[in-house]
Amino acid sequence: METEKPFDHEALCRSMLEHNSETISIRNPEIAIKKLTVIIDAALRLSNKKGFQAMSLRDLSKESGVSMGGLYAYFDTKTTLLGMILGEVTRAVERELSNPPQEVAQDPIAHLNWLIEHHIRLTDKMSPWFIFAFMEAKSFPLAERPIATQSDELTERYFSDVCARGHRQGLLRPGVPQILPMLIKPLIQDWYVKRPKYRRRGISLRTYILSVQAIVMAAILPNTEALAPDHPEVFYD
Amino acid sequence: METEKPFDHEALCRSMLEHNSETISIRNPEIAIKKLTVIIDAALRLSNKKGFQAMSLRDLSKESGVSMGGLYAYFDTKTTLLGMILGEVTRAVERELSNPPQEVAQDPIAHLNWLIEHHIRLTDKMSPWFIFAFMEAKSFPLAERPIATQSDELTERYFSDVCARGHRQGLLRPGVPQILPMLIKPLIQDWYVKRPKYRRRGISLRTYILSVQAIVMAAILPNTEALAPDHPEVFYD
DNA sequence: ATGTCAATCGAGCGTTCGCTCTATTTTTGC
DNA sequence: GCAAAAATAGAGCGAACGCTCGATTGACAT
Repeated sequence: METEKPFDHEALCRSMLEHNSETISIRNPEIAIKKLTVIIDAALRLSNKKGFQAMSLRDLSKESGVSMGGLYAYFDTKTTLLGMILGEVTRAVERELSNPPQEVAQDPIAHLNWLIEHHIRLTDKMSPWFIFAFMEAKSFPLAERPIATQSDELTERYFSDVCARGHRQGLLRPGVPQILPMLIKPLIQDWYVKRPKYRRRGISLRTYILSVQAIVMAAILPNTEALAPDHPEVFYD
Repeated sequence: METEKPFDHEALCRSMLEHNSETISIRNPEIAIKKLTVIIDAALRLSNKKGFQAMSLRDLSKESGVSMGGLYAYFDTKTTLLGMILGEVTRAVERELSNPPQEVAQDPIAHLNWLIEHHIRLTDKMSPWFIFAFMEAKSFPLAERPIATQSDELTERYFSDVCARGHRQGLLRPGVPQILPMLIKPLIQDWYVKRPKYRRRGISLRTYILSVQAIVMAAILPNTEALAPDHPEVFYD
């Protein structure tokens, strides 16, 4: 059984509070974190159901149990609320993926597999957040659009760097498509974007991770033996 | 140079008119098609810039040059307009991908490569439509949500069927991930979803198609020689 | 008890939304 | 050339929007 509860929701809101202290007018941090958690929780629930634009602040007020005025103690604009959530997603990616264990960091192939596994696990634990980021990044006003896309670019840089390193060390087969690092992200995203589909077909998180790793390895390794044959449940029959 | 003009925009709107004749109150088909083309063109432009929800009908009126009352001669509800566009995307996929040439249909591997190539080319020619479908399918009211997701499911069935056929004929390596057919769609989508990125890096449509085919082939074929080595521009150095 | 200030509330403001409806212009059939 | 019909325009309607702000409550130091 995979985790069902949201990932350390309160800790994320604590970080959120720290990074937005100037727009949040509540003094008492304990109160602020608790209430922020309730608000963000409701915001993710409503947004992922009907879209951020379609979620009115009256909806959010009713769903969270916080009054209109109360909401505006935590953000000065609906767009600010959007940005707060997106920013927290970016921070989570950076926190979880920028420091691989040392034994992994030395081997580009192991590093790549580690990135794939931990990125998928992170998005699984924080799936409402990532679904939100995936769906709503575009509705950010053009002026501040970079904030919305920086998480995407950060992820891709991780994959590009490790592929380039593997290539330099001669570990990759000649003829690996140049754009492969760009395509790992969409492979990973499908887990949370189309999660109901995978649940319906009884595909576990573990199976998904192994499958994505297998596909990427098949694309970059010189021989095909590297396809994890010790996990038979991943494959046909 | 790739095609820059939208793909037979008027023909798509003609089909649209035929399939929505009961909600369109204009009698003269010539007038209807011409004006519908203008309206849909403007709707795609605005939606893909700010999102469908954020596009007001006054925006659409101004951008298309058609008055408020005029717009409502072509749809009775904003949601109907959304559905008209999504329906046309589904029809295009079905029309273009359901009839492969006979020599291709007999060989599952060739068929799969044909599907990948033609799906990417179709989404390239109709990119504003597919971007729209990708971004706005979720904002369809829950009651009629199936209309929004059926294009996705149709595409996946094409890939699943041909993979299953290849597997039955023993053409695939044992150990091909069961979920591979589901992951081809996201690989294909990245071309139009993140099109500016690929343009910025000078990656051509042809290169993209060959790369996706190479990745999929590497994942399913018994040996790796099948990686198109006769297209050196696809690969690292 | 009382004064202080942080926290909370929700009615109200101005604006914009989706949509309608009548008046007007353009096209058509004879 | 002129009714009848089709096509178009845009002001107007009620509702809902993002957001504000004065009133009210609660917690705590003195």
